[in-house]
Amino acid sequence: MSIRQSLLAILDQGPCYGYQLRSEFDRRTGSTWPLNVGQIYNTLDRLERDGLVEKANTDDAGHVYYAITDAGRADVVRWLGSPVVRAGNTRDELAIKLAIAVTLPGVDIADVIQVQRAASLRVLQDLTKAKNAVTQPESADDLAGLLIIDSLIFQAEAEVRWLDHSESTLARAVAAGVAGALPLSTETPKRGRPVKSVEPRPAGGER
Amino acid sequence: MSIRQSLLAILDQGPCYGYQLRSEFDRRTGSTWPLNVGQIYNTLDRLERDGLVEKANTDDAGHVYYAITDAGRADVVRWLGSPVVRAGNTRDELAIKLAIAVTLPGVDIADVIQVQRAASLRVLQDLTKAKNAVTQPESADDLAGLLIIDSLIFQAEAEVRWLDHSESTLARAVAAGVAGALPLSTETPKRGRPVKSVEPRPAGGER
DNA sequence: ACAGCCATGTAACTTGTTACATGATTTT
DNA sequence: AAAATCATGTAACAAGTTACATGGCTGT
Repeated sequence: MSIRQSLLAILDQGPCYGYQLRSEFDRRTGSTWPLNVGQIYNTLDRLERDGLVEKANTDDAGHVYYAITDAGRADVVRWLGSPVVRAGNTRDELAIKLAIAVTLPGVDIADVIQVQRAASLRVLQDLTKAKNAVTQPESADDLAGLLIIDSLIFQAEAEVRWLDHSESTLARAVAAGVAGALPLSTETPKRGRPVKSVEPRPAGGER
Repeated sequence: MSIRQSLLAILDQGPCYGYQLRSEFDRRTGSTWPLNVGQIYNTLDRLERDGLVEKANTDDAGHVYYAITDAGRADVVRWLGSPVVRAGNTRDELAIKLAIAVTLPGVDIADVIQVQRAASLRVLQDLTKAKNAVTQPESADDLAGLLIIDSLIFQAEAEVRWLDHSESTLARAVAAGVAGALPLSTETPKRGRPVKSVEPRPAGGER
């Protein structure tokens, strides 16, 4: 959703053609996640389909310009005015992986964590290096690039911290005798309406 | 990719039928991101298509069991043995949004940040409440649920910290006279091979 | 001439997501 | 009988990703 919204927001500044949109996007995001050109045209088609942009003129050079519509402008305002919600919506791949891994028999969780930690740390170091290489921001796109690097750094730091925290949590759990493996639920759930349980577990609650 | 891999990993413990896989997944992830049932069957079809699982027996109750294949087992091992890389791969929606917003004219960045900050803080508080409501973990799935909540908390904290950091970075930039808006690149890039530039900007580098 | 970028576009694909149809079973 | 859950499955779609075809332009 972010690419779509980003392109729309850029188009809010004035009509653009596809290739131009890519360079504008790359420039504004510090070329951290370069965009495949083909994707621009797909996205433009879909934006047009949804009535958020429309084909404008084609100039002598053959550039096909797209212009934002009123509905598109409204969408940009809504986007900028409402927060991004991640928890609750976006599934966190790493969290899921570790959570699943904990419930798996024959998996060395400590090892999984260490491998991840090493990788995250390496990423963090690369990011720090990249940040140090950045000169004082002179323009808004320099600033944007800096923001993105910072974001990745903050996230990577949190990741490492969480991994450390998880490691000790797990060590404590093992010491407390909580098993590291969870077998498949043996009792097949009965069909039909289940007996009203005292335990307030929301759904699928057999254990 | 995480759902697919998670289901495969669960199937590594033994054959399961679709509905069962959902409850297993939900149980192991603390029901944080409940899974739509239909998705299970889609995913199973695709896993079967890729040769990672195969249809096993169907029991008297009509449960259609799927079993993991050797290729599937290898895939699980590979998954658990290799780290998840986020930065570089996954695009961060919030970071992109803010980076784009900084380069947009007529956008009150401080306001965007504040709206986001309030929302993130609310999420953080809800998560903290949820964590406090968790009793001492007794089983591996309790532990997994705790890990996930912790992960979300660490991330949300990092998000708030980054927002604060960005706010002051931007304030400093404004004080230093770096404009808050970035117009569309006026000079249309010439077609054909560009002049060999001294500046080592990787791509699309006009400004 | 050729290399290499600028530029548009299409097709095929991935995972994820939801709405819906269908029916069995069991409790109220 | 009604309601709710268990259970399987299909169809359509969204957003993102990539490979490819095509051609124009320009500097070497």
